[in-house]
Amino acid sequence: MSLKHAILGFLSFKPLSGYDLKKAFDRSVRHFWPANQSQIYRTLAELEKESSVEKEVVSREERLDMKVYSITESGREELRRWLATPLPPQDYREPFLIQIYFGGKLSDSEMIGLLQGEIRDIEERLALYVSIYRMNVEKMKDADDRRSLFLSISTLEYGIYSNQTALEWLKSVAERLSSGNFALADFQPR
Amino acid sequence: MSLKHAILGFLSFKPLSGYDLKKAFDRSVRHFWPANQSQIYRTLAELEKESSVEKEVVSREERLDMKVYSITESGREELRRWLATPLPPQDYREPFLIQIYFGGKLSDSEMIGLLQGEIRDIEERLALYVSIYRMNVEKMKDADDRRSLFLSISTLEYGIYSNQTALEWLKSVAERLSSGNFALADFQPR
DNA sequence: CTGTCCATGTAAGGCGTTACATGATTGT
DNA sequence: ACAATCATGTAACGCCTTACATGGACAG
Repeated sequence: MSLKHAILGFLSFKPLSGYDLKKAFDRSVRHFWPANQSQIYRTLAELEKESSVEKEVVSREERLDMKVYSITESGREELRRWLATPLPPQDYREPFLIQIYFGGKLSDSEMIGLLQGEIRDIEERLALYVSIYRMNVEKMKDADDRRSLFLSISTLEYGIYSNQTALEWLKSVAERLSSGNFALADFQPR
Repeated sequence: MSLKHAILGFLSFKPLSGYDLKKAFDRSVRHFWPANQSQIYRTLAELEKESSVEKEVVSREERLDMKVYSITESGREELRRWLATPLPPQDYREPFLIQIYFGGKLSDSEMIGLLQGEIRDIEERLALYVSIYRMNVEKMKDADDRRSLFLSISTLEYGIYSNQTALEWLKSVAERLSSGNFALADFQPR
């Protein structure tokens, strides 16, 4: 369960409340691991039961209590263990590819509309990733732990490359559909 | 719910049993929409309740009954409607990127081991995709509905491109880690 | 005679989403 | 006055996975 370990990852830097964690996710890993609020609170409760985290209730005069979670020593061990353990091959679900797979049922204009919608979405996402990426690369210039930062930022690099690839492919499918030239790329086996 | 529509997609070609459908998934779309057996049977029951499919019980002397499902006219309409409807942007979860994001906690050799494991997995998958792809491209040569086939096969083309991209990126991260040169790509905003 | 294929299902559990509920503080 | 932010949670539902259950036919 990666959410558990992502939470431990954030707590390994410093203690945080559930609310803080939600912000941390939204600011960093939401592109490859979105987490919603209620899930974070439930998972924190589980982590506490497993003694991977400890809760400290902070009473603030007049304001609601805040619960700050810290990672325990056994939580750190569990995090390290998980980080170093290869994951089994994952299943992916891409509903858009289902639409294309059965796209023969649609007219050219319907299909091209679908493709263009997806192209727009990806272009937007790409612009967003590039801007976040550039900000992060700036931050890295005067940082002490450049290696850790490099690894974190490289996940964005991946997001950019993979979306660029998807974009090019979508455009080429749209072009081939419009032109009626159903040529397929020629991949060589190795 | 894409599983529903993928099932309708297959049934739009010809009537199939639950068992046949499982095989159809495994032979074609499992790379972007794996479906397991119990889920298919449950979803068929739902589709029947919604009158998108009809069941015919085929009694075969001596052997167990077989239930063959056909798509109804309203099922066809529902399929067409769904196929032509743009999907909302999807959430993706890639646990491997979580491992890299928090990779600062690991040593170089641990991290490189992780990367190499992933590289091997992707190389395998790529070889598999390329071989399936080439078989499909052959089949397309003497087919009548080349447009439909082009769209179906293009999803494999996407699988190959995206895995090639992932592979190159993984290799370059591994190289930069080994060399200690934490340079990041220079993407230009547009 | 063991395993694989054909063929259908049920049950329980896990992870994630959506909606609901509460309430103070700060900014426009 | 109204919205946004801070802050915590519960309840219900949806989709998917894993394991279990059954049983005939056929191949090595």
